[in-house]
Amino acid sequence: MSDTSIRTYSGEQTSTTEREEEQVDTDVCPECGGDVRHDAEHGETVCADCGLVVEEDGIDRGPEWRAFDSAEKDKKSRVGAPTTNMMHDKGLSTNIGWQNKDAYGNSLSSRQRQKMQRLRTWNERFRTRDSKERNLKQALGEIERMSSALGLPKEVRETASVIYRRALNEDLLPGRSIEGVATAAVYAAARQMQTPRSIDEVAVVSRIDEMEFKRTYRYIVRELSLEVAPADPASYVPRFASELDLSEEVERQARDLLTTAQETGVTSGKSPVGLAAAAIYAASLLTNQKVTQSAVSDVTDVSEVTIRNRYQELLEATA
DNA sequence: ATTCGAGTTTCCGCGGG
DNA sequence: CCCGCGTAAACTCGAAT
Repeated sequence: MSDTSIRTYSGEQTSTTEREEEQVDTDVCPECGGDVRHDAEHGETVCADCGLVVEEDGIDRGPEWRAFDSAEKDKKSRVGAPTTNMMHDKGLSTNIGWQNKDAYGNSLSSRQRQKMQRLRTWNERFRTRDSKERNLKQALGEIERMSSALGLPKEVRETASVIYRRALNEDLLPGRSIEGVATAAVYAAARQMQTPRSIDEVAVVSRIDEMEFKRTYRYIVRELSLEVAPADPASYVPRFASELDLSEEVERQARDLLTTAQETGVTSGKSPVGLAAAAIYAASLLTNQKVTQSAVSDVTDVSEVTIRNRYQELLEATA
């Protein structure tokens, strides 16, 4: 195996030991072949593929010094996403001509032709990888923006990054907008992390329209066969309760209503958000801290009608 | 690819504080 | 008038020939 020659693309180190070290250092994830990426934009290390590896491997986010080193690097190399994109492009996108001629126009020997073929292959690999990198960078920015707008915890952002990364690796992006997939990733991640946001809430902070968002979300879930369980209505309760300035008691009451309702099976097939909204309303009545249906409707984005229908059912289930 | 069913929303109308 | 309530028609989404 003396294909040290293919390393000529970078023109630097050619010793075998250097190469091995580089293998480790370029952060190619053994699991999915994707590369691990340190995003220093917000001072945190987002390792998309390592997120997956964590499951089997425990913690493997890479040593501190590497994150730091990368942070330094990033800080230096960019001041905004566009600049980074430019730099990436400028630095790496090179094309190797298809003609098997050397600089003088002479034909190459067959051995050299083979070598050139290898070079083209590798060059192409790096080039496309780089385009994906740029794509990812922008997407991560979007994910970050939406997550913080929605007040989602850090784990959600990481999960969303993992999802996006997977979508990218499986070539799910062509024909779909980065925004759309990023939005879908955030939504899915929020649900997986038990801190769901309703479709409407996510749609508000997204730059794409709701219809495309839903379409993309379904597509992503199907293609990546993501396991995203139906949201637990109770997980909406605390947030809604606090937005309505309701007491702990109401919150607890709402939970009770939901659990008993779930036991009697009346909740199946109903939208979790609607149930949560109804539970809040019903609980507010039971505890004599009434809020109006329209108030609940406002903060939950559930129509008053649905609240009416559900809360009756909830009360029946308790009786 | 169209149609069907369940859930949900929109719209409107009614009565009571 | 606003709040709660009910209804019918329209819409959305996922499933099934």
